[in-house]
Parts: sequence; C-alpha cells; structure tokens
Amino acid sequence: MARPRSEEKQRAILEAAIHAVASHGVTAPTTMIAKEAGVAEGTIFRYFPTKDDLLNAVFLHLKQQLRSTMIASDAPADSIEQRARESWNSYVDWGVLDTNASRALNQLSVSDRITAEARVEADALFPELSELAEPHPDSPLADCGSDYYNSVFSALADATIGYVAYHPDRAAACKAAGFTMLWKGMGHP
Amino acid sequence: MARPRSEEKQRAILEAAIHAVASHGVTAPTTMIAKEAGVAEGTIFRYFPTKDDLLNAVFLHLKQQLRSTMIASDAPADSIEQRARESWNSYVDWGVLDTNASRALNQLSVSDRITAEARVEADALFPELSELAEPHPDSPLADCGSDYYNSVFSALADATIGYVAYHPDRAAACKAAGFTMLWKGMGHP
Amino acid sequence: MARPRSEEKQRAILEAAIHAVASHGVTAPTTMIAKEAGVAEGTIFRYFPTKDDLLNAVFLHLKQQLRSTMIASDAPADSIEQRARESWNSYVDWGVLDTNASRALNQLSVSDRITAEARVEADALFPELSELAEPHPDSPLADCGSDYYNSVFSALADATIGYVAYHPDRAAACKAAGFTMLWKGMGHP
Amino acid sequence: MARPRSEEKQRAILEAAIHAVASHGVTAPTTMIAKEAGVAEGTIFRYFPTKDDLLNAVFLHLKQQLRSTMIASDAPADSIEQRARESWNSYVDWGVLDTNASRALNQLSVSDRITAEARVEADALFPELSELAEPHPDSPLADCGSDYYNSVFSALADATIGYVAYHPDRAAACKAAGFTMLWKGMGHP
DNA sequence: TATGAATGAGTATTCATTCAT
DNA sequence: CATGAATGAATACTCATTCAT
Repeated sequence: MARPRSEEKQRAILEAAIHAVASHGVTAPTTMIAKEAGVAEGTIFRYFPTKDDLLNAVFLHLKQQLRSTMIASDAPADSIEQRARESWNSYVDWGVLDTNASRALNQLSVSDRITAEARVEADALFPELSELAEPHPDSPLADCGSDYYNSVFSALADATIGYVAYHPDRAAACKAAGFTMLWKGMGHP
Repeated sequence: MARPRSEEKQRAILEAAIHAVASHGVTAPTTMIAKEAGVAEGTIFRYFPTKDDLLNAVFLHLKQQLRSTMIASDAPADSIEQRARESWNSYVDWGVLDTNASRALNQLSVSDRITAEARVEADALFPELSELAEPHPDSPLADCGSDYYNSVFSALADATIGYVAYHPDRAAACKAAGFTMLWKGMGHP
Repeated sequence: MARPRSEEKQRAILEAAIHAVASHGVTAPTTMIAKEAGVAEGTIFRYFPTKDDLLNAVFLHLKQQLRSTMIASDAPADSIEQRARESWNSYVDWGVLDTNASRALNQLSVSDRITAEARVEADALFPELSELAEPHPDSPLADCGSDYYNSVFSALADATIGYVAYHPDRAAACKAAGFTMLWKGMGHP
Repeated sequence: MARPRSEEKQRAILEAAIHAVASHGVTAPTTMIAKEAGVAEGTIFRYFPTKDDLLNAVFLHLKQQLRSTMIASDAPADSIEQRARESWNSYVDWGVLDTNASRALNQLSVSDRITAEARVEADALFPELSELAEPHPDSPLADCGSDYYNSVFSALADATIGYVAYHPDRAAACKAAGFTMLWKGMGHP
C-alpha cells in the first residue's frame, strides 16, 4: 500500500477507530469506523490493508500521542524525583483528559491482535522510563528484569486512570498515592 | 430417570472455555469451546443458556479458584504484614502456575460482557483484601477511595504475573518487589 | 410405534399441540408442546414418530371434533334448507366457541406439512356436505366439480369464524349472511 | 461512483422469495432464496435488513401486482354488477395465472410475520372493493361489519383460485359460480 | 483514487430426534 | 415405558474484504 494521498483522511480514520474501539472494543466493525470517519467502507482498506493493521496503527498512534504529551510537559527538572513525578503525572493526566484515547489504548493493550512488534516499537517510545527505572543496587527492583518496572509503571498508571475516570474528585490524591508507590517501591526513602 | 446431567461435562466446558478464552479472547467461538470440551455444540447451551452466561460463569469460576488457593495458603499469620504478603504471594503464584487461568481472567476482567453483578459477586469473595487495604490516616492512600487499593492490587499482581510468566527465574525477586511497592505505598515504613 | 399405553397422555399431547399451534403456528417447538402437555420431551416421539405425524394427527383430531359437534346438533330437520343451515351454524359455532381449536385448524390447513392423504381423510368425514352440495341442474354450481362446494363452504365458514372472533357482537348477523351467500349461491331462491 | 444498487437484483430476490415461499412457506430458508435469486446470502440483507422485512416486502409486492392486474382490466363498466364481476374475475385470473404468486400470498396472509401496518397498507390498495361492498339497507350483510365483505371476498376468491388451479377446465364455471354467490349474497336479485 | 455493492465464511443459537438411564 | 441429556444440522444475520464502477 503506497502512502495514500490524503493525510487528513488517514487521520480521520484513526480518530474514528479510537472512538469506536473505546466504546465497542476491538470488535467494533469496520463499517462503524468508516461511518464515523466519514469515508466509504472500502476506503479504510486503502489506508490500512487489514483491520489488524488498522488496530496496530491505532495502538501506536495512541502511544505516540501519549509520548508527545509527556515530552511537552517535560520542563527542566530539578531532581530525578521531579522528573519521574512529571512523567507519571503527564501519563495519568493524558488518560484522564482523553477518556476515549485511554479506554481505546486499554482495549488494544490486552488484545491479542496487537503484534509483539508493535508492542516493542511502542515501548521504545518511552526510553526515559527505562532510564528512570535504572534501579540502584539495593532497590527491591534490582533483581527483576529491566522492563518489570515498565510493566508496573503502566499497570499502576492505567489503574489510576481508570479509577480517576470514575472519581474525578480524587484525582490529586490518587495521582500522588500512585507515584509514592512507584517511587518508594524503587527503594527511595 | 433419564441420563443425569453431568457435573463432569459442565466442568469440561468451563475448562475448555478457560483455555479458549486464554488463547483467543472472549471472541473464542463456541464451536471451538465445544470441540475442546469434547461435547456437541448444542450441549454448551444446555449448561449455559447463552455465551455471555458461560463467560460470566467462567469469570466467577476463576475468581473462586483463586479464592480457594488463597485460603489454602492461609497459614496463621504472625503479623498483618505477613498476612498481606501471603495474600499477595498466593495471588501471584496462582497466576504463574496456571497461565491459562490467569490470562483468561485478564481477558474477562476487561470485557464488557462480564456483568456488574458478576463483578460485585467476585469482589465479595475477597473481603480480606479490603480489610488489609484499610489505610491508616497518614497513608498516602488515605484520601483515595476505598477500592483504589483493590484496583492497584490487581493491577500490580497482574503485571507481575504477566512478567513472571516470561521470566520464571525472576519470580521471587518480582514477587518481593511487587509486594514492597504495595506495602510501602500504603505508608508502612 | 405400537399403540402406546396411556390414552390419556396421547390426548394431553394433542391438546397441548392444539394450544401451541394456535398461538405459535406449526413452528411451535416440540419442547413447548411437551411442557404444555406435562410430559417429557422424548415422550412425544413415543406417541408420534415425527413432528409431522403429530401435526397431521392434530389436524384429523380437530376435524373429528368438529365432525362430532355437527352430528351432536343434528336434530331431525324439517327441510333440506334447515339441515344445511344447521350444518353451517354448528360449524361456525364450533370455531367461535373454541378459538384455539379453530386457529390451530386454520394454521394446519394452510401448512404444507399436512399430507394430501390427511386432507382426503378429513374431507371424508363430512359426506353430508357433499350430499347437500348436490346441485340441481340449473344451479350455478352445476358445472363446477363436486368439491368446489366443499372448498367454498369451509372458506366461507373460516372467514366467518375469524371475523366473529374479533366482532362477537355481530355473530348472529354474520352467520346468517354467510349462510345466505352459500344457499343463494347454490341457486336456491 | 461505486457499483450502483441493482434494481434487477432486488427484483430477483423478491421473485425468488415468492417462489420459495410458495413451495416452502414462510419458513423457506434465506439460503434457498439467495440461491434461487442467484445472489450471495449476504446480499439479501443489503436489500432487506431482516427476513421479516423481506416477507413484508413480498407481501406488498404481490398485492401491488394484483392491484395492477385489476386496474389493467378495468374497462369502463356498464353497471355496478359489471364492475364487481370484473374485479372478481381479474382477481381470480391473477391467482390462476400465477399459481406461485397466489400460493405465496396465501401463505403470507396467514403468517404472523406480516405486520399490521403492511396489512393496512395492502388493504388501502383496493379501495373499490370496500366501495362495491357498501351494502344496501336490506342486504343480509347490512348488520355485519364493513370488512366482513372483504374477508368473504378474499376467502371465496382464494378458494376459487385454489380449486381452479387443480381443475383448469372448470375455471369459467367456478368463476361464475363464485361471483354469483358473492353477488346474491349481497342481496341482489 | 474513492466508493459502496457484493460476497460468503463465520457466529450464536434453536430444535427435532436419538438413546442412555 | 418414560425420561430428559445429548446431539449436530440448520438458521438468520454479521462483517472483513474484494472489486466493478
């Protein structure tokens, strides 16, 4: 599939897919996505050869979007704790602000239609998480693999996002509590 | 007077469903489940009127299984920390030992085909989690809602189970690290 | 299938089938019929080898029931018109009185699951209709076949029954009008 | 811009449905209809969202067809009797000429899958039947409801069509006899 | 290139019938 | 003989994908 003409149409399809997946899961029919995107049924397949390709593209698109958010908020940080907290905060905020995006990403994350390659590619977007995760020798995480921290980070963040979505008034408390867990869990005092 | 309804067959269907859902998600076709269970397709619907009923039954079955495991390992605990750690350990061990069960439970947990009732019923099986979660006033969790802890517990546990499944040699380290996170996150020193 | 033991059970099945067919058409499931008859699903098939056999039996049963009614009301008639009118009246009354029976018979009459043999057998139950129908040479019916009259008789009667079922207050008028049609149509003055 | 929706295909589906319903009743499977129409099974559902929609469309299609026939034969009539007789004749002729159509219409008419709306719409196609039915005060039909005549008209016509289908040589006699019944039954001398 | 009509394999569910108890 | 559990072919409908326009 050659790069298709309309960048805008591709974007519309992605956005429509996000919305559809958020509300109907990965089984959301392509017809529904097409309708929501304002394109014909067949058009989707000129931009994404199969539905799976589309789903994986959505997955990466969301991860990149999240990535951008985190960079945007990347103020020069005083301390490593500050940087870590800001990563955490922007991650959670992104999910809370754009519920659709967050819900869609959750659905995709657990779906077996997202390939291992896409997952690897997505993880590579967040190198600083790994860096922050670099545990000091006496951290409890020292003997866990390097991406155990990553798993835990997103697991905690997703749980927090999900919870805050239903209890917006507790957003601040939960964000703080979640970060404390992460930070103390790494062996910081 | 007729052939009695077979407890064993019902079990076979549940087990088959677990396996099928673990590897194909909740969209695993009933034909596949039937074949795996060694029964005719129609038989499934004698035991579970609809596929959704089957899925909810599987969900509760797995939760109960998990529950039993945790009770079985419920040694008289010296301290509250000890009790908490044992809950955590047996939860994670269950998932690690029976990967299918754990994967299926994850798929079901995020599926919108599991009813709110089933979820409530499932949560009621783990009252001690809530009790352990009771935060003291100066815990970071104090201002979060009461089930934020629960969300975090399963999120961390599932992440740990998933990770350990791929890195069995690090099981001990990850289990310990995960619990530390949880424990310290609650404000314990 | 040997004549089965319980005459009573056979009757219960027939009655249940009448009710089920009246309200759900010939597609009424055998399980529903069994339940309504208070017998097990399989029992039906000890009395009637197939569902089609059951339906044909119901058809004949209803025709016989109708037949009995008409005989019962068969007072010694003064004139041939009187006899004809009484036939007509008892036929229509039967349908009006037992709506279920009438509805079921209608459903069965138009169903292609009733065999030609059953239809012939049923017609043979009403020989006097044919006799009454014997047209005099100058009747408009003279050149129609002998059972055209029969068809017309039941067509008119069924239409009348159906109409009266919804407009019970007009029963008398419709019965009279229907008979007039029949009688005058035969060339009587 | 895409392939236009084919009027011809819709027609093929309707015709196939008529044929299938005529010979197998309303339970004729959609696969059979599709095969007979020479289209894929899914295609049926592009033209008719559900099978019930298809059945209702077939019902109306047949009524309209019948309607056209009757209009076509609508010569300027000398008398009201002449007009009535021509209505009757063309109705019966239609059924005799196209046995499938007539059989299908009969099946549909008694089916509970034809909606009340469709029936009302169909009746509205034949306003002159109601007009002709307007009974004079001393008609036997005077005290019956206004659509008793309609019921009787179709009942007689269908019976006649059915009979003539098997005895084509008696068509003329039966048509005449049937009309006489109707006409005399209305109190005409 | 975009469209949307056409496709047909795939899905959950039903039901007449069989047969172990 | 009666029961009802088990069966699996059949059914209406869906949907990712193809392809004529």
